[in-house]
Amino acid sequence: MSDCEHAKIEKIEVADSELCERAAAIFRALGDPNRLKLLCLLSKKELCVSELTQILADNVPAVSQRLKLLKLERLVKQRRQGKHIFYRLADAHIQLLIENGLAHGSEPTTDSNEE
Amino acid sequence: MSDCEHAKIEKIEVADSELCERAAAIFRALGDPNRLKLLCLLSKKELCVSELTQILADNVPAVSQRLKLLKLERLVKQRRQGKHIFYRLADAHIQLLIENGLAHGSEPTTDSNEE
DNA sequence: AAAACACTCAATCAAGTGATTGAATGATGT
DNA sequence: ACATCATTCAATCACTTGATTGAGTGTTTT
Repeated sequence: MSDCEHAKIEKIEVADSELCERAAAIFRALGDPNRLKLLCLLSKKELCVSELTQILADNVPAVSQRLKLLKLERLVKQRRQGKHIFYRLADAHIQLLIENGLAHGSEPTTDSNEE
Repeated sequence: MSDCEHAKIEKIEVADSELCERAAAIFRALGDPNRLKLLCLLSKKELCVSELTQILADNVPAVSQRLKLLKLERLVKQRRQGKHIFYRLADAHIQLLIENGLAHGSEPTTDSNEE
C-alpha cells in the first residue's frame, strides 16, 4: 500500500460494479479474433452456420460454439428457417461497438507526443 | 462441413485478419472488470497507482500489473512526476469505446421480439 | 549516502478458455 | 418411418490468464 495522502480521493466515485461486470463480459466476448470475424460478417448480412463456416474456412462445431457464446452474451440473435439457423447481430449498439473497435484498431499507433 | 450450396458466398469479403487481431486485442484488454474499472476512473481524471489502489481497495502490484497490460495494448499512457507515475487514457477513441460499452451494458436486456 | 516511499518485475500456481472429437437433436425429403 | 442434412451438445485436453508473494528499481528527503 502507500503512505502518501491524496486529497479528495473520496470525491471520485468508483464505477458501478455490476455495470462494469456486464460491460466487461461484452468486451470479453468481442475480445477474440475468431468471434470478432464472425460478428464482422454478421454485421453485413444475416448468415447461417454453414455459410459462416465456409467463408471462414473453419469447422462447423467451432463456429457453432463461438456463436453459442455470442448468443449467451446477447450479442447475436438466431432465427430458424427450415434446416438452417440464421444468425444476426442483436442490435445496433453492438454494430457500433464493433465499428468503433475496428476503427481504433486501424489507427496509426498514436506515438506522437510521449512514451 | 456441409453439403448445401449457398449462392454468392464469394461476394462476402472476410474482414482484414490483422485488423481483427488488433481490435480483438483491444477488446480483450477491456474485457476484465478490474481493468475496466481502472479505465473508468482514468476516464474521469489522471491518477497514480497508489490513488487507484486506494480507490479500488486493492493491492499495489495487482493494479500495477493491470496498468502494465493496458499500457502494452496502448489504452493508457503514463507520466512520471517525482515519486508518482500518473496514468491516463491514451486517447479519445478509448474513452468512446468505454462509454459505448458501458452504455450497452446498462441496456434493459433487449428481450422484446424473439428468442 | 542512507532511509523511505512509489512502483515494477519475476516466479509460482490455480482457474478459466478454446480447440477438437464423436455423439445427439431437430428439420426436411422420399 | 427412414435417411439425410444442419446444427448443437458433451467431454477431454492443452494453453492462457490472473492473483499473489517477495525481491528489485528509481526518486525524494534528510
